[in-house]
Amino acid sequence: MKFSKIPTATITRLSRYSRALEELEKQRVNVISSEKLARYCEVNSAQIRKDLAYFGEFGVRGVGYVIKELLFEIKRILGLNKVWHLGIIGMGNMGYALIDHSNFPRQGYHFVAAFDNDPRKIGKMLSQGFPISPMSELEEIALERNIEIAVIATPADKAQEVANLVTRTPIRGILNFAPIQLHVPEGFIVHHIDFTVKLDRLAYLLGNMDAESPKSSTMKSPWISKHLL
Amino acid sequence: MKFSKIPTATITRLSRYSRALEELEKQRVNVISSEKLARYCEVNSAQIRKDLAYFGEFGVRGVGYVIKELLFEIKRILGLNKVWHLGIIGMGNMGYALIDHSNFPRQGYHFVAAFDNDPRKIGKMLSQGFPISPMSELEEIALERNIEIAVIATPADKAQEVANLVTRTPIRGILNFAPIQLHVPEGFIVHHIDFTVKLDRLAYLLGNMDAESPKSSTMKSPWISKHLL
DNA sequence: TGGTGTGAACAACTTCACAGCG
DNA sequence: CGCTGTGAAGTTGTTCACACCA
Repeated sequence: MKFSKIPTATITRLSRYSRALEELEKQRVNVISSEKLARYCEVNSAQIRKDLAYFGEFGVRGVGYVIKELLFEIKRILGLNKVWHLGIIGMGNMGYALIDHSNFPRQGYHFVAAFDNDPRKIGKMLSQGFPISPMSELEEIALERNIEIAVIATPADKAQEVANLVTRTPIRGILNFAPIQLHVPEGFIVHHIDFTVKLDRLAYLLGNMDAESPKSSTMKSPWISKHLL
Repeated sequence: MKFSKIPTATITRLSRYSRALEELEKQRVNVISSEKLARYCEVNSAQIRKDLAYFGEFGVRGVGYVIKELLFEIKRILGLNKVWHLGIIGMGNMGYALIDHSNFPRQGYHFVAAFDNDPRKIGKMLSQGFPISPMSELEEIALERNIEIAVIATPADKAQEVANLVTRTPIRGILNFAPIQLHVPEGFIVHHIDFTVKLDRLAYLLGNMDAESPKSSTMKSPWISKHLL
């Protein structure tokens, strides 16, 4: 293992490897080679080995990777060997969909609070065991329940205002679902999930499908078989 | 304009420029320089000029870009000068959140059908003016209403099965919200929106915040002023 | 004068190819 | 023998710097 800058893309891929490994673990597979994992994740096998090499040597030469061990290591690298406390802001359809999304708790992400400014929603008890709170209580509750990541699911025109409020709490990370570019001071980390950006790419590729090369970025290697192992 | 391969990242950024330009248009701004737009989008100004140069010369030297014109051109490039027909599959919380998401129609994306296999949901009329249909009608309705993009919002364990069905229709694009890697034959384009991948990146960055360089990938340049213009 | 458009330099990321080890 | 780990080569994407033009 050499010490060097870790590409953002590597971190993204680690997440994907982690999903794939969980899938394989469920199927009672014990060991996998970079080649097979690569085919599953549709990446280059050297890429996987390089990505892992940033953090250590987790494989067995001539054999491959022990899935249980590799999964543990990847989760440790990503910081998923702890529970993360999330607070959601904006309890519209999207807010409900996110808070109920069963995949979050499975990965160690726990919603511990929900906020909205609609008087009809405030006080409503959620199945998670806490009620919807007014925005005015954001700071207090953030401290109290140790919220680490704010998930913004408000309409676009409220999102920047909400982000400003978040920056006055100890929360340092924001996952933004509102379709607007948020601006925050240095020291905060914002990630943006914009559905229409993805749709735009899809539209672009569909519109230019036959025009040029028939390969799209998501289809570097064709899918071969459902049973890799 | 030179003819060459267009980076995927360029297409992604065009979407972001387009959002920013719409915002600026709303604020009755007529012209903007690459420098100012760059600050707004938190990218390098040369990047913007390069991105646009792949497709033509849209600026006025010494002045900048006429927002109305540039927006028109970007939308044309992305293939948004038409209405795209979407069908949603899986009408849980996420399905409802997506179909009601007001930003889609604004960008030319129209849901024209919804599918689910839950007998309690089938037949239910949606505010969009069509009912939830059973999956068995996917092919027929896809043809009839000319669905071009399928949005998959089913649980993870149903998503691959659904994707297989989609590949038997004329639909060529899939936007997948299920937290699983989908595999489709060549000729189809799948894009994946995985919330936990984004959260993982957030977790990684938050966990390593003070450790090394204080800059994160999302914060290349600090935000300076709310009034750029 | 001021800002675009662009070749050239640079930086980042990916893939190849193979040494080395279990 | 097979598969990892990794230097080196190759590819792709980004930034600089300035000619050129309204």
